[in-house]
Amino acid sequence: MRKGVLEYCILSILSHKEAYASNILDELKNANMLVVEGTLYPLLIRQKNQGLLSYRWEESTQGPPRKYYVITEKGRDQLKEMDSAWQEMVSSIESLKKD
Amino acid sequence: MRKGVLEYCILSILSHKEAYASNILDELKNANMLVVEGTLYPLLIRQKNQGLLSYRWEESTQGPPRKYYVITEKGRDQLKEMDSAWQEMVSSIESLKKD
DNA sequence: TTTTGGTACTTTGTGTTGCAAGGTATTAAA
DNA sequence: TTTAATACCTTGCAACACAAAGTACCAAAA
Repeated sequence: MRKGVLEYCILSILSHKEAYASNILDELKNANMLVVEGTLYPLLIRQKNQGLLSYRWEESTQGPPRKYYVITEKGRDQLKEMDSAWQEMVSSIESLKKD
Repeated sequence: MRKGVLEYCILSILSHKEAYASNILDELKNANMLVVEGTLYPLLIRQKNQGLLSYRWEESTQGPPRKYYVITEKGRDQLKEMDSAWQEMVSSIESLKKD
């Protein structure tokens, strides 16, 4: 059911702050949108390849270095479009339920 | 973006009235959820195979007979679950946007 | 009677998405 | 030096949405 909404969630999360994969997984979990690693990593790579995200490496005191993802200007534009698309879809469903 | 929501839309539409493919396409179009035949027909067949829908043939004065789809009890149960799932997802997105 | 056009249903092939499962690499502690 | 924790990545699969093409029915026009 949530298919196609994950991209939107990732951009929303990263519009607030930079984060690495585990951060993002936690945020999604808190929002009741459970996702697994095997879903998230390819998705981040895809969005990076589309120019929506960039990243930087950061050392960690508790293990291997972390890849912090950062939303780009293009990503913010896309997010705005997705905000509209999402609102439209919510309205569409409402209108269907109303009949 | 709307991927995975179509099943929900179909069940919602058919919970109000029986309909054949063109009716459903029109309703989706009115709700701004444009879908094409190649998407709808396999979807209806899938839902019928899952026992969520049944259908009956009805003669038409204006062409070939029409396959009127009808939601089943199982379909109504599924619809209830999808109502909850949908509301949850809307809340999830809201909570993500709020931070 | 044959052809044409409109309506309706179906199938095939393609790209994308989400996931399970397994793999690689770094670090620190046992 | 082995183990455990953390972090990132890849592979193979099934489901989904779509474009495109195909099949079938019917009625009216040629």
